[in-house]
Formats: sequence, structure tokens, C-alpha cells
Amino acid sequence: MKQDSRLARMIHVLIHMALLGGRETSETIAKMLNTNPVVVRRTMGALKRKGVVGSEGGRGGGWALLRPLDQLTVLDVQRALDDGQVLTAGVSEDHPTCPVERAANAALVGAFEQAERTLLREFADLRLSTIAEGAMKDLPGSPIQTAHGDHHA
Amino acid sequence: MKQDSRLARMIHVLIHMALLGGRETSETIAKMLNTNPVVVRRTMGALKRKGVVGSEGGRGGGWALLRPLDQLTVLDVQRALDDGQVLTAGVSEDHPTCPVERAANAALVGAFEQAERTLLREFADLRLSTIAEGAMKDLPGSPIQTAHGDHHA
DNA sequence: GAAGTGCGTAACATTAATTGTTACGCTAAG
DNA sequence: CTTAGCGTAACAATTAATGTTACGCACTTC
Repeated sequence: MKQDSRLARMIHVLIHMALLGGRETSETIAKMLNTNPVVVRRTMGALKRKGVVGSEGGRGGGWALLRPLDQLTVLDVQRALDDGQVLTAGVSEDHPTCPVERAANAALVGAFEQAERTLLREFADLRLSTIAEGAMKDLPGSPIQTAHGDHHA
Repeated sequence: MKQDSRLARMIHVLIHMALLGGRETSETIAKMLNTNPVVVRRTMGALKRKGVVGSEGGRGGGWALLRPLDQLTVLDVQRALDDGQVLTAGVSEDHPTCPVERAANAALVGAFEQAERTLLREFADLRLSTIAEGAMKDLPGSPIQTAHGDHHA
């Protein structure tokens, strides 16, 4: 499949919006995301419904953050984009009445539910302000940052 | 996307093979999975390369388990099917040099790595023999089993 | 109040991954 | 040497995410 990158993109954009401070049009945001204004409206529309951003039409309009970054977690953004499960188990549906198939599926679903709990806990702990601070350290002149630098494992 | 159900299918099949005890042809297995012998060969081929099953050509040939179910974990099967990550973060690649994008991606990758660690731990703890026992309880006459019955959360 | 700017959304095209299908080669048993 | 069965390449079908075009509606400004 083609990977779903909406969460990453929205986090990216929301931080930029906070840094810029004002109102951004779908076209401006589309350039940040190297895409199309329609895609931006689609995705930002979901954030609007959950009160993360607001939009204004007409001249001078655009999108604006409704909360400061330190009151926004990755979980908030994820939940705005999708209420359902983040991880899904990839079960089989070849013989839905077969006890073996059902037991296999149930086992996998259980394992993924555990993993999802971990993921959501991580998401809830990740404030966008923290990510923004991390970005400041990764500027020309600083040593290269890997993606694995700061776990709290 | 279409979900990858190879893991669920292989667990399903391996348990059936153990219960049947002998050698099964790709065609027999295909019927269990409600699919095609070629699909079976493709997927079982991966298990063969990792020593989980063996295959024999010619008359009387087919596939056979090389290990008892209590010495096979879901993790073994997953690893046979795919050496890489089970969970992937869905990062954005719109402006690879943008520090904000990189920080956002890194944060997500970190969170998914945590979740993957949980998932692999669950997989490692799940023996196929345990799943097989669970299937025995889910037979006509028994009360209906939900998919959420037996976590150790 | 007319025009321009910008969001909202439907409809369709594109891209990618999984799965299904057909065809053919090779091996081992009988 | 015929049959049963695996091994694999090649192609079609299905599905999900993303990209794109087109058009409607609201608000601002002149």
C-alpha cells in the first residue's frame, strides 16, 4: 500500500503554523507539504472538526491554530484525523467459522491491541512543542541528528 | 490498502498441519485458506527458507512441519515471512531537509519503535500450541468467544 | 454590488501493495 | 514415461492513499 503520511504531515504543518504565528492559506500550506491545496483542505478539515484549527474564507482568510503547541499532543492530532484504531491486525477471513482461524485471529488482535496501547501512550506524551524544540537543534551547523536519538526506553 | 494477512493465514495453516500430522499438498492448504496453490507456495516458501516447514516434490509430496507447535512462536513465523519492521511510521518526505519535518518524523518513528517492541514481545510470548489450545475451547456447544477474551494486560 | 480571494467538496486519475490467476519448468514416484 | 507436486515468472484484479480538476459558496474590498 501507499503509506498514510497524514499524521506526519499535519504535525509538520502545525508546527510551522505556530512558528509563523498568523493565518496560512491552503496554497501556502500545500507548498510546505509539496502537494495540492485540495489535499490540504481535506486533511485540515478533519482537524477543524475537532477544534485544533479554524478556517476563514474570503480575502485574508486561511487556517489558524486554535491552541498553543504545548497544549497539543500527537495523540490529539491522530484522534482528529481518525477515531479508529491506529494499528490493525491483518486477520484472515477465509473460513470465518473455523475455530483455528478464529483463535489465530484473536491472538493477533490481542497482540496488536497491546502494541496500540503502547503507541497511544507515546502519542499522548509527545507534545508538539517538544517536537518543535527538537527541530531547533537540527539546524545547519549542528551535528547530524539520527531518528533514534532520544527514546526514554 | 489491502491488509497483509499472511501472518494470520500461516498461523492458521501451521496449526491445522500440526493437528493433521502428515504431509499436506499446496492444493489442500489452498482450500483451507480459500485461495490458490500458487499463493500457498509463495508464502510457504518463505517459511521453508527459515526451516519452519519442509517441502517434497513429486508423488506423495507436499509440506510438513519441522517443529512441534510448542516450539514455534508467532514471532518465528513473522520473522520467516519478513525480516523487516512490522510497524512502520508513515513519515512525510515532502521537504527532506526541513528541520521541522525531520523532527516530526523522528518523533513518530520513535513512538512506533516503542510500539513495535511491545508487539514483538507479545509475538515472542505467543506459542502456536497456546493458540491451538484456545481453538479447542471455541467449538460448537461452547459459549461464543470474543476476540478480546484473554489478554494478560 | 461586482470582483477577487479562499474554503468545501465531489468526481476522477494516479500510484503502490497485496492477492489472485495462468502458464510452464523441474523432480520424484510408480 | 506418465502422473503428482513444488518453484517461479508474468500478468490481472482489488484496494487504499494521494493527486488533480472542476465548481459552488462565503467574505472582503473597492
